[in-house]
Amino acid sequence: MTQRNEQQPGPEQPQGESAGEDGYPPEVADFVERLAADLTEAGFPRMPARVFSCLLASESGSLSSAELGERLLISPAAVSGAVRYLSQVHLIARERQPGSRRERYRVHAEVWYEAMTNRDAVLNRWISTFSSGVEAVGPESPAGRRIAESVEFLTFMRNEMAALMERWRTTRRES
Amino acid sequence: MTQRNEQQPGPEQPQGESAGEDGYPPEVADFVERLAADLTEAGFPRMPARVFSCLLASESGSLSSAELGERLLISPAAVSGAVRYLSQVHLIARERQPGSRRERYRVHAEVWYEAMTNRDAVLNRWISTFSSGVEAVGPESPAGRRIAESVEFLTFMRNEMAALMERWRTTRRES
DNA sequence: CGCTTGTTTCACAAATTTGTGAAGTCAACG
DNA sequence: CGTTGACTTCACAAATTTGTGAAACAAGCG
Repeated sequence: MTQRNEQQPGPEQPQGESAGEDGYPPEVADFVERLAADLTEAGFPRMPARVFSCLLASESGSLSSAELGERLLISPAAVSGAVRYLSQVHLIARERQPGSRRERYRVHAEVWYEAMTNRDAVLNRWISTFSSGVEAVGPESPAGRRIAESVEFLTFMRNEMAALMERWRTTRRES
Repeated sequence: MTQRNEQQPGPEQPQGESAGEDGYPPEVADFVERLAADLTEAGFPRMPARVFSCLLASESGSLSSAELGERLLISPAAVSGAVRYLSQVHLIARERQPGSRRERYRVHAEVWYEAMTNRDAVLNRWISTFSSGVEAVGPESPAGRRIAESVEFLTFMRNEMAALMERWRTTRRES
């Protein structure tokens, strides 16, 4: 049987999306699923990964809940859960068009910058945990020195990453 | 200062093994669990996270399967699964002492360097996936440009991280 | 050689996670 | 104001993951 994706032939045309977007060709779907698989393997929850990938591969970078459900063949509830997760970790923004009930979800223009900023919060938490560990085992013990080195490494990383992201940003801007 | 190592002390049999095993005070157990929780939250499987944390907090940086089970109150099977995972991702090394059946699991001396090297492999995979995505959506489309930028970012990161790790290593060595 | 002990494997039970249908909520439109 | 349609929440079913006991396996030791 033909594996064409179900295009809901509703009376309302999905507007807001550029004209070429109406299709969702299999190659794109393949890419979306492959990327989602990579992300999932890295510890990302499945549905958020799929939704994120789908948004990234969309023309305008933003889709409505209905469009997402249509492309990914998932229920509105699944979309809802996924977008809630994604906006909590600041990977997407929700935007409401004034005269419409349709909410649109958009990948942040500087996704990577955002993602890295999130990591920064995690890093700080780890630094705190490791620091408490140094005290717990005693700073003068071998374990204490080992854990203290971890604190140093993480601090190093946090600082360098901040610098790195700044560098990326300016490089981007001038291109 | 007879801070006894995790070394098997002799023919004595550990009876009534509990969390309060000497050489493993509650503060340390707390740290281990807290760190494991942080790692788990970051997508790390639970048992590997606990085992890794426990090794990191141990005096010698290496423990036997029995010792791990004792400290973490888990079955040999759970230890086995966790250490297999950890050695697959190159976070620990297994070492066999010549005259003993006891295998010891050791956190790599340069854990962080190792961890980052792993990330490098993941990065490459992502770069490959994103690259295929550019073709899938068409390089000239907005989506194509968005995904191409991701490829650039990931490549940037891969290169910079390599440089960064080298810098960390030399900084370490000279201290 | 076989016993003894530490480790791995296997099958299964428990717990957690995932995704769905259906009811509920809210706001734009007639 | 009531209707309508888009999104959310809730309770539950399915699927996956986790960890265990028990049996199998291997290697030192008597």
